[in-house]
Amino acid sequence: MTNIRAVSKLAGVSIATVSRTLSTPDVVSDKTRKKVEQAVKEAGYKPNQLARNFRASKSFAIMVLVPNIANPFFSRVISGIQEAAKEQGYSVLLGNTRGSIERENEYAQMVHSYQADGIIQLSARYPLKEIVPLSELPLVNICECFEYPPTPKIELDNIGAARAMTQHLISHGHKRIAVIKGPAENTLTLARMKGYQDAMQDLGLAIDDNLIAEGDFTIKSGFEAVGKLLALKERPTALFCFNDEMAIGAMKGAKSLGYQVPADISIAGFDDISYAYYSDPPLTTISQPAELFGQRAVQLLCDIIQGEVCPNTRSTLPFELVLRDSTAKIKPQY
Amino acid sequence: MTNIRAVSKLAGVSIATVSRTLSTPDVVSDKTRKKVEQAVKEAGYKPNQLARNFRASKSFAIMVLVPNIANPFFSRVISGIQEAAKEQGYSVLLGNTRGSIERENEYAQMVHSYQADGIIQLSARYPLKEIVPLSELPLVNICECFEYPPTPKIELDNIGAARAMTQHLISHGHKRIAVIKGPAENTLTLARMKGYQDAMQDLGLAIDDNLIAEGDFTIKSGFEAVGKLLALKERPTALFCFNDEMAIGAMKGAKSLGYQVPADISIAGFDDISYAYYSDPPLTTISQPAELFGQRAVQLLCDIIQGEVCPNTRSTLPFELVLRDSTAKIKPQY
DNA sequence: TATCCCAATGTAACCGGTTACATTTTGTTT
DNA sequence: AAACAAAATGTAACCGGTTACATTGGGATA
Repeated sequence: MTNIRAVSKLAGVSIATVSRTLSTPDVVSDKTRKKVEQAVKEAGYKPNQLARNFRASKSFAIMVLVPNIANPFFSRVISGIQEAAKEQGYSVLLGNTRGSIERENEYAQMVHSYQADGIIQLSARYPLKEIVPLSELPLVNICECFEYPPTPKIELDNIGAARAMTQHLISHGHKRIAVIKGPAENTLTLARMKGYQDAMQDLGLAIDDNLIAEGDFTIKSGFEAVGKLLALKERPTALFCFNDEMAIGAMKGAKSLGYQVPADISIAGFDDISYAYYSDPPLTTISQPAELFGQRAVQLLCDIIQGEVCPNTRSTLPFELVLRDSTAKIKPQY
Repeated sequence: MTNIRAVSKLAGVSIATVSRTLSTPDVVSDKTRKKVEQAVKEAGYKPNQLARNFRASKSFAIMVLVPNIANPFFSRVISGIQEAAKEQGYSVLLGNTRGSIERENEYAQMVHSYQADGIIQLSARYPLKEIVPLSELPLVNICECFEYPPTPKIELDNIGAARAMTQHLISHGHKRIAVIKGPAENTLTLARMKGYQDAMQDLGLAIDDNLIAEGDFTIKSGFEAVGKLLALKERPTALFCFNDEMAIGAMKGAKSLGYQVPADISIAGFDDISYAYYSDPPLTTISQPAELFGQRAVQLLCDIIQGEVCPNTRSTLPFELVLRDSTAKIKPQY
């Protein structure tokens, strides 16, 4: 095992000089630098990052808490996180929590044992049992955010996006617009419901509670929910699902019940996952800048780790309404 | 910052005793153990893992090299890895390589700077420029495997699976069975082609090179390839795609050209991703034990890290043929 | 040539644990 | 009570870097 002492011996200098050559080469004379570099090469020396990190009391790692990496939207966010982290010299530790509070807590604790320098939480829950100050738990909350305790967060304009989608459907003549939302208390559900309600009320349309179904963001729940909605006496002519998975499930459900999309019912999603474009018909949806979420989160987290005070920063990223073939003008009633 | 010395002072014992209480409690007397535990609680002491790891020259982290985390099959594998790693006291470092040799190399180097104890490679490429012995680069190669240098690997029975799928199609009367394979030199492509060819030859069917199209495992490539196949004078009656994404793309392509699935053409995939069940029609495919891949890989890697000699182990995991509605008996020709 | 200054380099403490070895305490046997 | 073994605990070195501070060396200036 070649360590810094071996290199220093080989180069005929002190270990301090070797260290300086590697971390602050400009304070070393040209002659010495060359000697050291030669010795480093000769010895095949790679600094022990474990020792460096230990000395610096930093792990240079970011813990990413994600409910489910299999979710295609989350994987894009993580991809963005990794890319940005690499640029900043950080590595990415995976914390696939599968929604478990215990797992979240365990992974978050790793900051306290110096295994991670900070956390990016993709879920609307503070991941520790006790609330500790930001300086003790550098944390950035993105995508799906909690309000208390106040924490730097990056969100989509969910209200605006849901309003835009609802307006799109209304503009195509739809009045009975159903919704498959997420779990009732979910923050995404609440924001998107508000956008839906705002749009409906703005345009003087009544909100029929029978048209609001609850899903859990899985394909299956969309499949099941659409069945109930289409069994209503007064059927909806449009359906806004709060994510693409549920929309894909709903589309399949509607088709299997003999309805045509969009002729009989328009269906819209949210997220613009890659399957949205390839569904049959291609899904109208809201596109989110997933990779950008990751990049911004890393930037913000690095600031916090460096001790910059940005408590309770909240930024909002823009959405894009992606119109495809799963939504259309309402069928004229004869 | 409470360290072990603070705790030892509080408990009125030496730091060695504190250390022993935490790592080998059985060699400490009951009375002392209680004193120390009390002090630990009182001080809110959490051992500094950075220091432990440094002392042990181990990071207790596994680097996972994956070409693309957004791939739903890979995310299931990673999920399995994480679960097993957690049990063994390892954390998971993400190495999303996006197919770049440089990135693979960079991430793999982290083993040499002690930032990871070993690597799980999900891609068929040795990730370092120079070949080093297993003891210097504990590596397990899974799912998509390379032959040289010899390395412990865990694979699916790709040949058998492709043979089974081909036999399934043949048994339904298909003779002109097209394939959308992956990139030509890809090891999965080669193995699955072999299974396809074996089955065809076993049953005395000719292999028409015109029916072999090349894709790159993306939805888009499946969409494009199916167009060419259906433009042939002698059209295939069945199509075996080497993954589900391409099958989903092909299905969309076939439908958009006016063909019905499976009435006009049977389409099969490989992997059984969650969208396979919800495609229209549901996709016949091969199911792989993705999480099991991850678990086995972690187990094997831990053995290697612990210095157990298992060079060139090769294990094969079983597949399952999942029959759904995208494949059917050949349409009788009038 | 003596003096001073600054750049270059060296020495050694330090980070927070683990553990080999030394020492003390406890318990057992005669 | 003495002698001894075994168990419990303490002391201090060590892991491999970084960095404060000390020292050296060379050039500029008087």
